Amino acid sequence: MTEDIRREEAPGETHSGDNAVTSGRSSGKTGQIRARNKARIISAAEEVFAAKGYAGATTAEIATRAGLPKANVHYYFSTKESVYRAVIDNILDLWLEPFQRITEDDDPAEALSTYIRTKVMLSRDKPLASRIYANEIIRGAPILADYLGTDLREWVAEKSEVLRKWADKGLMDPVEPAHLLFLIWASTQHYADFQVQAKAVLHHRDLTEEDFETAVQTITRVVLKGCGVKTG
Amino acid sequence: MTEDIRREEAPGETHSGDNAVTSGRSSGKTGQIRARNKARIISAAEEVFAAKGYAGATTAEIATRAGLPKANVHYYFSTKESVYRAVIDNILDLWLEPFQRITEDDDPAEALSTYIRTKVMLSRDKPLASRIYANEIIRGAPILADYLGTDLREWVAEKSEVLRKWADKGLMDPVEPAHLLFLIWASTQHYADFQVQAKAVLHHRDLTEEDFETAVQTITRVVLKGCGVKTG
DNA sequence: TCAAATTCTGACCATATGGTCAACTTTTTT
DNA sequence: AAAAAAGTTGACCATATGGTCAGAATTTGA
Repeated sequence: MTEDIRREEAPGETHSGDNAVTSGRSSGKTGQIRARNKARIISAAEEVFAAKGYAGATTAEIATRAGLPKANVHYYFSTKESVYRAVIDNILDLWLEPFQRITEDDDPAEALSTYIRTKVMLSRDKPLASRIYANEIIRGAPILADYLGTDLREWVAEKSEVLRKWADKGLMDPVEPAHLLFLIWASTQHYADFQVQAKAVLHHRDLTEEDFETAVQTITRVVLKGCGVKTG
Repeated sequence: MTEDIRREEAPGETHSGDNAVTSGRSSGKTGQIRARNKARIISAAEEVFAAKGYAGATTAEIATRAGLPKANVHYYFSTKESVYRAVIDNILDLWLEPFQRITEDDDPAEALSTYIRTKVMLSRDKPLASRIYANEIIRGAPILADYLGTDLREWVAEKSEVLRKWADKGLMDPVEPAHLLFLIWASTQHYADFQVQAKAVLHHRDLTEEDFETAVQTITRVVLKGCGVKTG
């Protein structure tokens, strides 16, 4: 947005993005009302942002889902955007953590299999997070532009180096690392983002545990065999 | 939306969804104003819906992009939703056409390679269409539920049969057909939908012809080798 | 117990938005 | 040429929405 004239922050709210659920008066006992309500608001916001997108989500609906009056939501989060940023912050931690500790000394077959499985199960367990992320990227990443150009870019550079080293050792084919990661992200997140399409095509019912397991098996076998990954 | 009390339609507008650009008075000469304006509105709407999503798109912005007053947009399309449906109708034709004429008599290596290439180049040439479709699915496919449960479901059933026959003939591994199609759709559409992420990770510049070509090569090799596709 | 701090919230506000309408202009048809 | 049809559009309307505020209620700490 244009020139951002800062307005008075909601209690516990900072511009640094540190909208952690707990802050305010020190001590374990205090701040519990705040912590509980912020958690409820964020949880409700996740549902609404995932289902309606940023523009389609209303603070009234978020409040209703949180079981609070709208003015109370604004008491904790100064703007709709600050609620959204808090939601997005929670999501990013989920995104880089898998595959984070992978090194060239790991077995590629095991590392890639585990990564794919973890990503598919994240789609199963956290479909809302995936959809919110997808919505954010599709609309041009207005909030996440910095993150993409720094944290994510560095993360991909690091993991690309690991993939290259595996190829150098003859443990897998020299496939373009970044494009391989795109393929893994896209195919695994598909089960969250395009879930309504997958269920229509498969059997008109909610995806089952077996569906997700088949997804893991299919993606894993295509990627491992497709990349000529040697099993240890 | 709830009980849909039909309102008077805009000229040339029908409930059947047939909002083709040309209609009205017969003859080549008449209706040219209508055809031109509807095309401009649809083109402008594609840009706005792709960038902002359904809820974030405004009829005022669509009108501005089309170079027309807002009331004129409503002259041709009774509601924002009818503009959206016209846009979506255009997109669906793009979606099933590739791979449409594939049969078990085709060479799987060639058929799959061509399909993947066509899909990646659709992402390159029609990213807006892909993003609008993705937005629609992610928000639960309110407009496309019927299409998913009929046309798309049947299309996948047909192509799954072809993939099974190839496997029966030993031309490829017996991979779960629908899940393989999900993998191909997800990984190829990724270059349109998550384009801002891909460019941030790759080189902070618009994706180049080489990027798309690398995408084709990577996805094709992983899929063909990963599925044990025999080349003719 | 009481003061201070925090939380709560109904009412309100300014702006945005989808859509309508009447009157005018232009185009097409008779 | 004139009537009919189509196209145009500024002004307007009703509703939706993000956000504010003052006062009350509750909680916390001294």
